[in-house]
Amino acid sequence: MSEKKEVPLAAAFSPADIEAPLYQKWIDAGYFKADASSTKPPFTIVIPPPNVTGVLHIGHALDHTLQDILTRMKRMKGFEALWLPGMDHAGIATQNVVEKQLAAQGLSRHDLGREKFVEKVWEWKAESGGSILDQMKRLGDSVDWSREAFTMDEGLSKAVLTIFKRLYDEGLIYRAERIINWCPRCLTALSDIEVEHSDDAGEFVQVRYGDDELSIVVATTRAETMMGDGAVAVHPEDERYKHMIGKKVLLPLVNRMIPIIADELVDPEFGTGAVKVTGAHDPNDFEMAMRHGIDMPIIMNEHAVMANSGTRFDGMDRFEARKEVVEELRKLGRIVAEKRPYVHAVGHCSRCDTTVEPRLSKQWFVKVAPLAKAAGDAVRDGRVKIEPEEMSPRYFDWIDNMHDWCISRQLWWGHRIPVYYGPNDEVVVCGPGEEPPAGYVQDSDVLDTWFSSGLWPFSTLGWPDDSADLKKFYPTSVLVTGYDILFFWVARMMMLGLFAMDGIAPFKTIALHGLVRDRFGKKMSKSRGNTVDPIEFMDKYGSDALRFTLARGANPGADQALAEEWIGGARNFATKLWNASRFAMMNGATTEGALPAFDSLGGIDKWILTRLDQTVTEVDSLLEKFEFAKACELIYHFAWDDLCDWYLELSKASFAAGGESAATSARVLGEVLDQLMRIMHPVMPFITEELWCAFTGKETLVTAEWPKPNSGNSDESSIALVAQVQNLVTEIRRFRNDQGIKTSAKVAAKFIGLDTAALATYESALRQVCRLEEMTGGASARIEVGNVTIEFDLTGAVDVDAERARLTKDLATAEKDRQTAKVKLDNEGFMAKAPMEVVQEIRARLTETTADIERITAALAALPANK
RNA sequence: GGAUCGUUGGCUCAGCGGUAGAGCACCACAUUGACAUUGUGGGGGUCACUGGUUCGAUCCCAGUACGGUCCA
Repeated sequence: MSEKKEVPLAAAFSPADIEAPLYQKWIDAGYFKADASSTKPPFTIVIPPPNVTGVLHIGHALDHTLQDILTRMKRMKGFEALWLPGMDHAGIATQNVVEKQLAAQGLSRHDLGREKFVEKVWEWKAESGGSILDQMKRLGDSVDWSREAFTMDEGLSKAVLTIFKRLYDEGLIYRAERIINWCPRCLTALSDIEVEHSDDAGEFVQVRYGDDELSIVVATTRAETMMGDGAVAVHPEDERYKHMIGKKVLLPLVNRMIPIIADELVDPEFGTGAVKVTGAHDPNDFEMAMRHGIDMPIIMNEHAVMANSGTRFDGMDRFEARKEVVEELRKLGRIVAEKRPYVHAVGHCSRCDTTVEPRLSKQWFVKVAPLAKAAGDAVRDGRVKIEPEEMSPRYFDWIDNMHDWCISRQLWWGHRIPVYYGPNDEVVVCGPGEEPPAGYVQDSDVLDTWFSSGLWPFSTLGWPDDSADLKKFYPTSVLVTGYDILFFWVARMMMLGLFAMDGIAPFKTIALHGLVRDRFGKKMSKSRGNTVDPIEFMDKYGSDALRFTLARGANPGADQALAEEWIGGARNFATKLWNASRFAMMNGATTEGALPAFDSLGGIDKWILTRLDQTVTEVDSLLEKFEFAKACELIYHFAWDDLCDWYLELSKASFAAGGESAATSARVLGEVLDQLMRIMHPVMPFITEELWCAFTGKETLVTAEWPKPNSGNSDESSIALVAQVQNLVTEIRRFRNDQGIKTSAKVAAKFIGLDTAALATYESALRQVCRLEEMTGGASARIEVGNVTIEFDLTGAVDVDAERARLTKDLATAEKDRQTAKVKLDNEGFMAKAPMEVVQEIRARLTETTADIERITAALAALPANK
């Protein structure tokens, strides 16, 4: 018997005890710091910057886990790996938070004034911003903290000024009076994507415009805006209205005469086929009004309160005014029809959910056409790949039809627009370090947050300076993010990156993942009450368990469901690894010394090394393809099934025997464990580091070498051999189970035919695993598995009924299988057209099942006919 | 309304032209010195429907139904 060794691992795995110290160790050692002067090839990921106001939610946990897997793998593969962390200043969100605090003291930002308010926001950031950064440490993110960036940092602000000026100088930024999305609560313009559409219950009324002379019925969901009408529009080919085109009609309530115009935009099928044209308060109407030179009176103020309409409705909120206007029209007998509720899509502010008000105002825009064209082409001609590819139509669909981008925001927190106005409306744009002429006044607006985050992949690397980081790490290797911000962020980085970096796209690959949903696949939301807290999960099950669960669910571009028990399952997996490692170490598993020559090894050792090589090879290739779920699945089954359930069990006899065979097993087991820990490390960094260091005595797995695929230690025949052993074991266990023999009970048994099956060497392993001892007496039962017969001496009576049931079931299976094979072979078409290999396979199946049936039938007949 | 994805065991998802897989859940048995956060054995699916292509379809094609997502 070999000696059991002392093991420096706690008897039970406790993630909480190891994780924080390990992260500290990694930071202290500087493993995550990237070196721009290194000669290694670069691998770069920039983190999608979380909002400075944010806390780590489950979506971040997924996003970060995937990025960390790639970064850690590449680091082990010998790349100069840089994962760059940072945060976004999140204009509206952050301003809202601070304004709320002020409101609690009865103050508004105007009480403080711009400068003081911005100071206050910085204070808030210093005190309570960025709590997500500490949470990232819990998760194990191997980011380079020395390069942490913030979109409002000096360097990044310089990038913003630089790009603004360049775009302006090339005519790609302009100022214009347009209809924009306006949030009456945030009091700022919003870009298209900051507006979320949802089906709301509104109303749909048909109103008779005109007098006795000429009248027309218009349909609208927004009666309150009628005081701002400049015309009524109909389709030019609409026979009902053709004769009215060009005439004027009376606008009720304000008693103004407005023209009836013809425009293709009007859908004759919709409503009455006649619509009111309110240029200042509707984007479609704005287009028509522009085309026809129609007046666009503005009849609401920035709070969406009626103003300057010259009616009694002035001073009313828009929704109140809607009711009042309709009521008034009803009194006047002008309501022809009404539908209530009328469900239609209404835009809401993505920040505060207030109903967005289209508003005519002067704003700054980016002319996107040339930028979007370049961004589309980069993907079209393959310079940038979108993974999974199925997602690219969405990208094209959007970027090829993009509207000009409204970038001015009426906020105080953000990059102030670097435009200065002279006394006679002269316009000067100042780049970094430039001063406007005396007396010029800066535009009071700030830039859309996405304007600065669009520069993220290069502004964080030092652009516009020609920095060492920029040279080494740009373009970034892969962008990992949820498909939900493909438009918000990814498209903007593509546009600005290609523009700023002379046509070099900011990343080579865009790897998209999905959203985390609840256990039933439903979207998580506060209102549904089905949100989860990743921190709580890490507390309960450990970070590795959370990471493994998320990675295991991550199929490219697809959403994933998540339930707490599944994280528990991943924790169990970690525990399994812990215990397996303890067992291995007790038995002297080692990485010391050369691995014995592969050809000199026994079948089981060859088998586990072959399986290891297959697993390493496939996991490597899957991770390179962003197939995280599949890679994790392979790791899980190799570790649990192949290694723990079979190799360790089959090796116990060898360890027990001691001597040379134990030494060989110990070395092979050491090799398998070593390599397994390496391929698992990117997914479960904490436990693998803890186990591997304890086991090898080395310093760290973080920078250890990634296993080589296709090691050459591979023998296909060992797979078939162990499959035979497994089949034998399973059948014996099944027999024992059916006979009601306790797992722990030793049974006397004799193998017949192991020689011919070339399994004689494994008899002791088989006996160990199946708990069989030498049989001295006569046999009372027997089973046949392939060419091998096992005889048992059951001390008690054999349960003949159970045995008959088992055989009957086997017979039924064999007969069914034989039948399907026979049907195929009797089919002339099949015989004539199916490929040779397939026909042979089916023939073999027929032969096999026929033999099985004979054998089982004989066994059944041999059973004593009791009762 | 347009686009797009999906519909596989109780739940969540893989598979995608040659006898249906996983995790969890379920049933039975078991505390054998790595592990009850466990082990062993087991049950459970006409792969939404209807047509078509094929020797053969869960897989390819067309249509239908239902569901999701994005855009309007």
